[in-house]
Amino acid sequence: MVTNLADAQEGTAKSRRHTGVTAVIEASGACDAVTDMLSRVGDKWSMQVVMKLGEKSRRFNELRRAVEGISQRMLTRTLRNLERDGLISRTVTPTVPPRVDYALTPLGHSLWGPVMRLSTWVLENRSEIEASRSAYDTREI
Amino acid sequence: MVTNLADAQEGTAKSRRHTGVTAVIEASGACDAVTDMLSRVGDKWSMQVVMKLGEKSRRFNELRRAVEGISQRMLTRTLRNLERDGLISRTVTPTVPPRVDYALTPLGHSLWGPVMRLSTWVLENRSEIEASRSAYDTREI
DNA sequence: CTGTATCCGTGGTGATACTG
DNA sequence: CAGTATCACCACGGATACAG
Repeated sequence: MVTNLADAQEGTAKSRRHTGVTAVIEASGACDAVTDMLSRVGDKWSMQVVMKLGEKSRRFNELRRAVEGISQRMLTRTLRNLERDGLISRTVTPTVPPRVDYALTPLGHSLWGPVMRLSTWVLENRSEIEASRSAYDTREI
Repeated sequence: MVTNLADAQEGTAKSRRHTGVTAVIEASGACDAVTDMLSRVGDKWSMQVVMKLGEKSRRFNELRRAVEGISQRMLTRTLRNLERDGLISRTVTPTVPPRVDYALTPLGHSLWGPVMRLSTWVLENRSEIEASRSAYDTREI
């Protein structure tokens, strides 16, 4: 019996509320799509994997060591999600032991620019953010 | 008795793993900070609130109606997090009934650009992403 | 009007063990 | 080597009720 739905859905499609609506590219209708991809970008490991693959194509365990801190399970899930979105490609060489190479697709590469802008913003402003957090946390001890 | 830790922590500081390390702005050390802010940006409501406040300053319920779909609880939590990060300001006018105005800070405004680049990317590429997802989901029925 | 308190389901994440 | 299976923890988000 299945007690954990999250695990049961593992192999299936990720169901982040697709609107299905292709019309209305106007700010309101597309908001779902933007929020949706923002959470892909914002999840714990996706961008770290994309960054590492941005440098060069890598194999599974190579990536596992490169990302540091990621579990095998999470690496697999992250890779599958990115693959599903068309951001990375997965190439299997059926030898023994098997060899699987992951690489950024052109779409994946094109995401790199916008993400870097955001990263740059964070780097430039993180001391201000840290300061704000400290101030917020320490007032009214 | 407290049975739900998440709720118990509600009033306290958000503990998204601060490294505390202010050194090493090099790509590796700052990765945590970037991932951290990426998840703020990627959470379900933050950017929608920032967008709405980008248009103009708003009051609590005004915002509640503007965002659409957000619960009172989530709006409060989102606003508190954004305030803690220094992205929005909260101004209380102690009348009865109380009036609270929220507005973007300069820091909040500066985030708007990078986020828009990413949003634009999503809008430009979302059909390709949708197509990739469909292809992924329908193969090997 | 602007919140807080409480309860609860769902799902994201990690640890560990196992497989081809 | 590159995964899958299983279990368990707890954070996220919604519903509802209550308060200043």
